[in-house]
Amino acid sequence: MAKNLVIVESPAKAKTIEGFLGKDFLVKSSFGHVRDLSKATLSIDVDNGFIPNYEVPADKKKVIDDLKKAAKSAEVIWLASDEDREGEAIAWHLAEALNLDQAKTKRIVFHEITKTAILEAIQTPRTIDQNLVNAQQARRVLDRLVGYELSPLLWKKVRPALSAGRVQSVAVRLIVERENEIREFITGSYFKVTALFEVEKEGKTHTLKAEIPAKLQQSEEAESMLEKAKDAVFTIEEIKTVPAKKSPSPPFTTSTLQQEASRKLSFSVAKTMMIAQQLYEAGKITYMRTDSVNLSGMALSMAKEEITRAFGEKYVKTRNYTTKSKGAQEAHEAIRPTYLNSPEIKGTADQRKLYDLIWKRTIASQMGDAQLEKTTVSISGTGIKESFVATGEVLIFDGFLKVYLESSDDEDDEIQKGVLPPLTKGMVLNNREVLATEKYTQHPPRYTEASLVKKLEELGIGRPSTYAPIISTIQKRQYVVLETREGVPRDYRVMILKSKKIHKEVKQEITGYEKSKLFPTDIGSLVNSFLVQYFLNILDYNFTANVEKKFDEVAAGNVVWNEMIREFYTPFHAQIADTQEKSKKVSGEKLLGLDPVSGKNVFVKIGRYGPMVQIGETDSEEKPRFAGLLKNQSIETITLEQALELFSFPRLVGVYKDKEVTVSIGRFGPYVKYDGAFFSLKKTDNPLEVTLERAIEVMEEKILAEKNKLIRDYPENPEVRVLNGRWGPYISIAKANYKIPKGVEPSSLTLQDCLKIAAAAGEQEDKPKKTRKKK
DNA sequence: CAGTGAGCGAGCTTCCGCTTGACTT
Repeated sequence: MAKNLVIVESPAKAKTIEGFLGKDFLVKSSFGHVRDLSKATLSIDVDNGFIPNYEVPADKKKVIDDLKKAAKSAEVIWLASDEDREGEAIAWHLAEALNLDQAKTKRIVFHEITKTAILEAIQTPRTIDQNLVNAQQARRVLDRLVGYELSPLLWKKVRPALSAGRVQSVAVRLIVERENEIREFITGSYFKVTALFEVEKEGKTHTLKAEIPAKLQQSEEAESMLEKAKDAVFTIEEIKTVPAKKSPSPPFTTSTLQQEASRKLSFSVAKTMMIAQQLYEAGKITYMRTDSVNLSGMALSMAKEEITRAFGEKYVKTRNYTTKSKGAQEAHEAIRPTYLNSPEIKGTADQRKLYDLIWKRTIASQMGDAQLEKTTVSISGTGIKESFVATGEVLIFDGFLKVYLESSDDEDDEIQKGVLPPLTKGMVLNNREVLATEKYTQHPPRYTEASLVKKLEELGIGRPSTYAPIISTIQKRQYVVLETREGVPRDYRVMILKSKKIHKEVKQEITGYEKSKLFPTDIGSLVNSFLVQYFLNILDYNFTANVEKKFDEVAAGNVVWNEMIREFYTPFHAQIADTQEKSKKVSGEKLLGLDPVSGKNVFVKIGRYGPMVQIGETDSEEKPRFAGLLKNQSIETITLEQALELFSFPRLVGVYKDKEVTVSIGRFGPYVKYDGAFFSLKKTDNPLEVTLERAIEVMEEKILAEKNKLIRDYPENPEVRVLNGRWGPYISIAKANYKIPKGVEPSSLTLQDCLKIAAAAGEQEDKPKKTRKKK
């Protein structure tokens, strides 16, 4: 048995390190945290110093048993979890849960996974930093108190099974408030004037595009400018050339990787993390959950070597970046390729794409600035007050641009950038045409997954390991939805001056197209307004940043953790109790108007089953009528007319083969009913407008799918069938379903094969699965 | 590429951060 046991957080890291340390060292992994507050109850003794009640979760019991065994036979146990608040706490929980002998236990940290760094760490062990551990306990306890006292309040005052927390509630608030801004935004229009000139030089004709920088508010202004341009003589008034430079972006952190993979590769945040994890486990990249932009000395020298080899020495410029994000803990390096001399790797297409991005970003970060020359040309026209401006850019030295350029979120329409034709001051230009185009002001953009992560990071909310889960949590709770919405056509006016004639046109563009954006739901808006009304202090965008400062004080040993928590909890708990007592149950009820048929009030509100319309009063003698809102409707935007339409279900759409075809709304959304059978409508179908033709199409589609569903059946045992399902082929026996092993052709399965697979799966059933704990 | 097509009830639900599998009907 090895004399030394090293415990790290990640198994992939353990594997690498074991290679460095030799036979005397056994390296194992804790798989993250090993203890936590019990989930079933608050698990904090609020009356006695907020003592936490920790337990080893069911899925960690095996890890602990395993580590205990290894620790028993080791002479020294090295706790090598990350050097941040959570890592320190993991080391402490390990010492506690494993019952480690203090004399045999050493705490070490390292920032890069290299042999030298690790051997150095072994030479300089320390003890567990209890202040840092206490800062983590304060963080953990505060989050539990906030989450487990706010959520039950929502169950009472809004709807069961909702949730609130320090992080998720702020994420939802950002999305709700952005949507409110968009709803209140008033679109304006203005005119932009551009001109095309011709430049004759050495027998060749070049085109020069220039614009008036100002926005013209009225179409009359634009038209009069075009009138004046009819007979104007255009001359180059001034040419200004200034040098400029562009610098590369720092290497990737989790958040910037998620943003760039979203912009350049259209990956979701979750997909990026999944593929990065695969690359990490294959040893291709360093750790993917990090907030640091720092590269190790070894990485820097590898980068230098690779840049020299690939592009030449003059492209090298090694740099040290410092993090700007709030609350960064920098326990790891930036995300970079393990071997910078491998620009390409083997793997799936997605793995190669993400790796390529990481390689380029890392290499570019150590390359020289791009040197540019920016030229601005002013062109005056006789009789026209404003000057036209043309800009051009010449690349003197490409530097890092040879490899990589960061994308930007806002796709501003750029005017001509590039090489300008040869021009001289005083030159008279031939005007080919002048164009006045109507443009519209734009509302602030909705968040994408990645831009939300960026915003949260700016606010210091959430950690690299939680950005992806936050996005999935707020969707799972149905506070927000990720949606792509089609745009609608919009007219815009254009005036063209050509050959001394002004020609007017109305053209169309598509506006409002939203690709994979986050929209708040009605319940999301309602919960947010409740929380903002009663708990603005928690929903404050600076709440996290402020408590982080206090955690830092705890870590520095200046503040006692449970006193800090008491100071927070006493007023917070009073606030909970007060709201419990004083606030009414909220439903977001809104009066839309009167029903012209019955003369009764029409309300929209959130009911037990979601947003709905109600005709008549709740406490009236005659029961009110109810109807659920459709998927794309919201109580914020629905009109009285749309609300009343919802009462037209079930709607007869026609008669098919002597039987009625109706459309209705059920528990699981809109459906077609025909001859006692049900057929779900697609998301894109509007149940109010579905025609008989479309209904028949939907029915036929389903019948066809049913037909394709059966891969094989067995006359000797009709209970056994091989079927096509949502996740691919499977075996169905009586009511139970079974997975088909990999590499087996479903249509080749015999009855015996199926029964064997079922029997084998049955045995597995007895294995200890998720044991549901009581208490 | 599934399949389900209401409506009392009693009892359940929930946080954030660390880390990977297990296991999919």
